[in-house]
Amino acid sequence: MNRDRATIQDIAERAQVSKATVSRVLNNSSAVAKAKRDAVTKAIEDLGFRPNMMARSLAGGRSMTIGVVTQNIGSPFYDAIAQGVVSGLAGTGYSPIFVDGQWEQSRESSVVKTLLGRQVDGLVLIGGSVELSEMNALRSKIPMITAARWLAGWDDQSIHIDNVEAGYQATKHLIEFGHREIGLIRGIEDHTDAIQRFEGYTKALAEAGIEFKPDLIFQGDFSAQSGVMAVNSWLARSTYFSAIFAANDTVAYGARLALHRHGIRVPDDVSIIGFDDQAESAYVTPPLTTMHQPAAEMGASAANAIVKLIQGEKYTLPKLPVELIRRESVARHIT
Amino acid sequence: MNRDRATIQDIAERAQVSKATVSRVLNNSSAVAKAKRDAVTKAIEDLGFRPNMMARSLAGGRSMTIGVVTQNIGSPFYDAIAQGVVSGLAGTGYSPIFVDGQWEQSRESSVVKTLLGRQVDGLVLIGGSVELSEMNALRSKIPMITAARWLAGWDDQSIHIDNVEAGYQATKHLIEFGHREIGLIRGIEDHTDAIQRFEGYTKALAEAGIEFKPDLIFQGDFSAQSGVMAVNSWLARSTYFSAIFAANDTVAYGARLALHRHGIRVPDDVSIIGFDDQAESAYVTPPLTTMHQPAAEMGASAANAIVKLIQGEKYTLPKLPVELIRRESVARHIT
DNA sequence: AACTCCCATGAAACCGATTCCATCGACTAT
DNA sequence: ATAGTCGATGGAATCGGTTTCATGGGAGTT
Repeated sequence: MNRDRATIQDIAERAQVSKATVSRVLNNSSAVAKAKRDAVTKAIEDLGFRPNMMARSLAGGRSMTIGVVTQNIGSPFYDAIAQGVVSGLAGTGYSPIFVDGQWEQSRESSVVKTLLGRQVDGLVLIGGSVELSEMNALRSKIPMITAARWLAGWDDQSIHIDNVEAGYQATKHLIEFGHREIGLIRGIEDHTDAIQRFEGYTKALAEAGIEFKPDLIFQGDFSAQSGVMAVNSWLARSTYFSAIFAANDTVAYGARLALHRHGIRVPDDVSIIGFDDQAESAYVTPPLTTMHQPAAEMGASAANAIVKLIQGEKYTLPKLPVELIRRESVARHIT
Repeated sequence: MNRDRATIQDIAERAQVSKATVSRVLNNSSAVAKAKRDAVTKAIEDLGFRPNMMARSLAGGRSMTIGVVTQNIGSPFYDAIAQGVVSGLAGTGYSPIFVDGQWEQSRESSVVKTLLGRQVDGLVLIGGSVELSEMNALRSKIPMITAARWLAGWDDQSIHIDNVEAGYQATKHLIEFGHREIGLIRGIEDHTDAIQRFEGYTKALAEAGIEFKPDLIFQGDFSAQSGVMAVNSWLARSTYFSAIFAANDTVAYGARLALHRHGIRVPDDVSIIGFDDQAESAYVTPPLTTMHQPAAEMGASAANAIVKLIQGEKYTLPKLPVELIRRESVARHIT
């Protein structure tokens, strides 16, 4: 079907040089006389030659691919990071190959193995739940960078925001607007991000001298549905709250809808703050106040870092800021 | 760094057989005596051997990868299809490698070339704007399937919904609810989907004996912002409308927000119907009535088809239905 | 003019698999 | 008993590149 492609041998013959020389001009790996170089270039042009990546990888020991493990293609936040990786890799010669961990740890380990079999030169893990010990074992075998996940001892190979600080800021914003009964809808139970944001929440409360009330904590799972369940649960138990800090924007949408169902207005009666600043948040009603995560930048930085890491060059992982985006879902609490 | 992996040679030695035999048990390509087969299996187990994909591809002429070209990782509808492809490919032995066309035709052609250099065994194009002539040329070189794009003469390699019918149904739904002045926010100007949905719109209008008013057509670009611009534009020119048919859900969000800004209620004053049924649509306020596209199924079918196509087997592309999802953004028009 | 030294170049080995082909032994048919 | 088959097996070629190594010639030095 596609058995018509020119090989390096064809180029060599046409340009009257050896395969070795063709390889040299291809990789610019050693000096080649201008006349020959031009001849080779022309032959490549004429025959529309493009090197076979497989052969190249096999011989060179490099595959020029980066394995990118994401949790779920279609998850807004992780997608944004993935897109950052794509654009960060553009022009580097490396191509990403994406695999989907489907939020399952076992699946994630297995796709990583697949990737290794494909001889990827490096790995970028977005989020993920592979255990630290496994990660550490992996680290010695292949260059890797994790994004949006905090791991002990991985400071120079992990790019992430300060979730404690972000949780603190979000909560503080609500407090500054006069709220004292702030419902928190948590993310997946043992998810580091969720734990750290919760920590920021309690810290802000403590700092403001507000009593921590366990009733105001709802254990969710990052889904919109968990947002509606949270609100319904509080309402059913008559737990009073004037504001909600949602695990992410999707959860906030769910909460907002549940409030709407009960005739509770946002932000007049209850304020909501989300997390992630996903694209839709600027267009929902009311536009959602949220903590913006620089997802695309994270992805791009991860891409940049993995390439440098592979090439053994120095790199620095930028300290990425999370920013409070004030829109219209948070209002001053009327006492 | 990872120069410790076992090769087929190591297995052969350990199992006291030849490389050829190892390859045979690996691929189950020809009978091998049970004793030897067991010895090989054990050796593979012991050494944790996993075949080098690159070498395999080079020798076998197959790379076991499918190139997937998407328009933009992070676009809800295309992502859903991509995810369908991922799950459809799971367990087939083929892995997807995604590239991003960034909505640019030139970029798209170039990434396809990259993919070809990587010896992908097949191509799945999601959406896209590569010209028909180029597509036809490509078709003879490599197995390919397109998803969510209609192309003349591609009936057996293209999986898509009937956009004319979908546009017709959406409009008809509005008409049945008593609406006669229906604003249409179009997608990208020369996008086939947009053109066909528009055709469905005019068809429904004609059938109901409603006059077509050019003023009610707004040329958008599938973005939320184009939704707000449409509404603002109609309002500024005092164009009367009681319902809106948005190019997709994202556009609908924008339109809904713009209406909100003007104090116009949805669906009490104006009804809105979207397209795609993206995940958030069930949770916005009010939940959005929309045309559901079976995106994941499209992706899975495309995956299934490309594998069969590569293996030269028969396959059928299912006729996928688009379904009206009645939620709460459409109400009866009060005259 | 003689002698290094270096640089451009091609031949050949190699990367890790698959696969063609020849061989060998056992089994069946005559 | 002998020729003919057939299944299991190993040797070697092959896929399309990269890289090592040896070599020949030209420039530079004295």
